[in-house]
Amino acid sequence: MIETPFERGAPFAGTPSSGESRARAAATRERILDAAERLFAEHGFAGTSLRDITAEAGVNLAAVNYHFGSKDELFLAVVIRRFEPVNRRRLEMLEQAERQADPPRLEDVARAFVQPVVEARDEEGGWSVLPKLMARVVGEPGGWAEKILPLTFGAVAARFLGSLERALPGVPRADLLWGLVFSAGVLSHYLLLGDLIGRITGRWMEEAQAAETVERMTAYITAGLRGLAVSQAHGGREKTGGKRGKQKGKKR
Amino acid sequence: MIETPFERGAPFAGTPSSGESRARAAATRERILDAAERLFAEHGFAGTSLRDITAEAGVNLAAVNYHFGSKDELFLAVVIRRFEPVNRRRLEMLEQAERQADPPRLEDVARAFVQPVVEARDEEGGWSVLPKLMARVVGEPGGWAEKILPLTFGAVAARFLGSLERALPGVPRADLLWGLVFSAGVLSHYLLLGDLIGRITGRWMEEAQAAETVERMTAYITAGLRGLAVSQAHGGREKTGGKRGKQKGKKR
DNA sequence: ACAATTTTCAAACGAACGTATGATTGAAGC
DNA sequence: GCTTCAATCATACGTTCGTTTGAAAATTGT
Repeated sequence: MIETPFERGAPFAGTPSSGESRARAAATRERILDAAERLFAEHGFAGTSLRDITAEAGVNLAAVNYHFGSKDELFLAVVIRRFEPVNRRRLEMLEQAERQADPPRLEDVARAFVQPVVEARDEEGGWSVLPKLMARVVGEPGGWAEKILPLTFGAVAARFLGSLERALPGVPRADLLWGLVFSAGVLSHYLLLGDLIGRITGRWMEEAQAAETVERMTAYITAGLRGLAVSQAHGGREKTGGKRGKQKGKKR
Repeated sequence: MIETPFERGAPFAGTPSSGESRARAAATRERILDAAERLFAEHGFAGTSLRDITAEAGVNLAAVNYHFGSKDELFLAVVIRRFEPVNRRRLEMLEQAERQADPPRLEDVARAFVQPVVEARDEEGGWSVLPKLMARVVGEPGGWAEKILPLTFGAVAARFLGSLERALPGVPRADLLWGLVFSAGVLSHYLLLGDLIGRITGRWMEEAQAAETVERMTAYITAGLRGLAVSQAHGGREKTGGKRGKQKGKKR
């Protein structure tokens, strides 16, 4: 049996069919993953302890090591479990945008990027903590972004870049990459600060407002990408192969 | 003598003039603040221990409690010490933009927002970790954003909103606030991911590229704000006073 | 020179951490 | 029914954490 890098106890094709024991194990794993997702979204990786997670999941502390191997592998499992469907939905919307127009309309590309995250739901249909978790991953210290983003976003980024190239012909790919990073920044900041800003402005996240928010971000991102494209057409070309500046501080 | 909330040992007006002892204490505080800034920027609040900081500063572990009171107060001191001059520079550039045109040009407002952060330097004139620290603060779990942003950014935000109102007349203030949040997101993501993306695209941060980056972000933000303004002029008005959706997970 | 104060130091405390382990319980296989 | 295996449990380990404390050193004030 081949073990995935993060679900050690999980049975696979070729093992005996599931019985009560395996159903129980699967239920334990789900509870751990659900609790970990909520707590990692709220408190980050270092701010969440395994005791917090297992207390909220109602399972034994050692269950994390039994099923996932380590805290690191649990975190990775949480992220991959939940990012994958959102990114799949992103690609579906992108493909729909590409079928509807050639090249695709920039606002449709932007909406494909934004909407599946803003409208992510948990399994009961309620608001998910997933957007906050996704937003937080980028800021996690300790090299998590470098490990997770290529894994969970690399292929998606490549597809979006392809669409942007067709929607904004002549713009260098590096600029489009920056445009995608800026767009991700718009989304992330909204997800991290949406609650705080919502309380300040007296507006709360509701389903109706989710749609408005998607449109608001889509408008900003679409115009921003066009503005970037125009400015790069008028401005000087970028230099290549520069040396990196010195960085201080040690890696943990 | 009135103690500030974070520098307990610091002498103030009315105390005896500085002597060697106080110069030594001031040097100790600076070393702690410098080391803490680098480590908090790289590893975040929870991922940085006091032992890390005091080892890098070359001081005794207890010095943190003696001079700052606690780890929380040290973090707050680091943030306020370094954000304030950057925000002051932002306001200077904003005032210059307002003097040059009435209403101010949107790209000048955007540049005033972005440039002081991107071009922040440490005291030796080298690249600062300050941008990364500023970017990271928003993502810090544990209520840091709610505590820090009003303190370090509230007045600055109000001034920028005022300029945006004049540069984009007729746009509701709440939309301008979202626009500012999106703009901050563009900046933050660049600061957090700039190294990673730079390595991917083969371009590194150099001074020449800092200026290009400022222009690139300025172009994106300027166009994005206009796009947002236009879309709100065409789209439906926002509802007010909606109920907040349910949120899961407990506060730590 | 001495007392008082400030600053720094080494060490310790209680709490919490992630990981590991042997024991126990429950389920599967014969 | 018994053996084997999987899953869960209580407990413990070594390490690390932030904070505190009494002692020592340095500085200031008289």
